[in-house]
Amino acid sequence: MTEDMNAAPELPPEDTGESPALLRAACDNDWAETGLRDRPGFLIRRLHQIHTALFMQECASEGLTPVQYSVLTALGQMGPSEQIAISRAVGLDRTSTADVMQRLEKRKMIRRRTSPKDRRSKIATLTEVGESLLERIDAAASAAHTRTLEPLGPDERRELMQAMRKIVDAYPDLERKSY
Amino acid sequence: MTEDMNAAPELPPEDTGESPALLRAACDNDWAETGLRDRPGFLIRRLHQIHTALFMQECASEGLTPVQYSVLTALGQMGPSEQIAISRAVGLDRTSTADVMQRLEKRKMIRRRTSPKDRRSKIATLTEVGESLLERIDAAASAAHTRTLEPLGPDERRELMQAMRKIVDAYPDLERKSY
DNA sequence: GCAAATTTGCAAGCATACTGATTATCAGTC
DNA sequence: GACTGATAATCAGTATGCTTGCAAATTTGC
Repeated sequence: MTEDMNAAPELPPEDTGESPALLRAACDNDWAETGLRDRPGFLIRRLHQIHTALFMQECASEGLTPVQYSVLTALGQMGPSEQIAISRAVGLDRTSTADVMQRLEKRKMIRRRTSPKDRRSKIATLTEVGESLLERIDAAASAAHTRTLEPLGPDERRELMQAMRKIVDAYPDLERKSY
Repeated sequence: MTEDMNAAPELPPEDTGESPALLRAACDNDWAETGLRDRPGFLIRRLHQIHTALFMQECASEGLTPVQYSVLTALGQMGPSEQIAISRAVGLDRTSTADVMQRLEKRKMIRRRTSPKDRRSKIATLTEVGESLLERIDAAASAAHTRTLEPLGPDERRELMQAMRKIVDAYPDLERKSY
C-alpha cells in the first residue's frame, strides 16, 4: 500500500530514496552507511538465530537446546567432571553452566555429587537417561548442523569452519571473567 | 540417515587436531565423537559471544548493545518506519523489536507515534539524541567489528563474510513464524 | 593456624528471543 | 452498515545468557 517493501527481511535499504543518513554518510566515514548485511556482527547474530532454530526444529522431540546438548556432549566425552571444567569446555559462563546443569539434573539427564577428592567441587555425571538421550538425539543434531551449512559448497563449508575456529581460538577467555 | 555403529564405551579418538574430524563427521556417523570445536553450532555460538563481548567493550561508554545498534542503524538508513518494517530489516522477532524499541524510547533515542495513514501502526523516528549517538558510536562499532575479524587474513575475512551472507540469505524467514 | 584462592550456590537485574492471546484497525465483501 | 479476514501492536509468560555481588565450604600456600 504505502510502499512496496514486501521483500526479504534483510532488505538492502540503499534504494529507498529518501534516506537522511545517506547525506551524512556521504562525507563522513563509510561505516554508518554499510548495510546490515555487510556487518559481521549482524551476520553472526542471524547465523546464531538460524542454527538455533534449525536445531530446535530437528530436536523438538527431545526438547533439548543447543547449549544443553553441548554440555551433555562435553560430559560424555570428558567423563565425570567438575562444573567449572564443563564451563570452560563449552565456553559458557559459570553461573549459566550451573543453570543449565540444574535443568539437566531436574530432568534426570545428569547427576551431581560432591567430589571426594575436593569437597568444594561437585562432579557431574551422565545418567543412563542422559546417555540414551545423547544416542537418540545424535542423528537429529547432526542433521541440524548439516542443514545450517547446506547453502554452502564443500569448499565454503571448510573455509567457514576454519575461519570460525580461528576466531574462537584467538579469543579463548572472552566473556569469562567470572571463573 | 545412516545407522549408528557401536556406542563406544571409551572414546578417545584423535582429540583436537586440525580438521579431519569434520570430514569424518560429515560422511560417517560418529557425530557423537566430534569435538565441540568441529560443530558449526558450537562455533557460531562462541562467535556470537565473542563479538557481543567485543562490541560491549568498545561501546561501553554509550551502553548500546549490538541489537540496539542494528535497530538504530536500520532506522537511520530507512527513515521513519513502522515497527514491523524494522523487525524485518534486522531479522528480529516483532515482540523483541518492540522490547528493544521501548528501551530506546525510554532513553530518548527514538520517538514513536501513531501513523496517521494507518492507525494500527506506529512510526518510529530517530531523535536528535539518537542521531548524535549513532555518529558518536560509529568509530567504536567499527572497531568492534574489525577486532572480531582481526584473527583472519584478508581472504579469510572475505570468505567468512560471504559464507555467512549466503546462509543468512538462504534462511530468510527462519525463526519468524509469527509475522 | 591463618589468609588467600577456589568452587559452588543464590539472588537480583538486564537484554535477547520466542509463543500465544488480545486489542485495534483496515480492507475487503455482502 | 455489518461481517470477515488480515494486519500492527501489545501484554503476559517462558527461557536463555550474562553480570554483579555475596555467602559458605574447602583447599592450599605461607
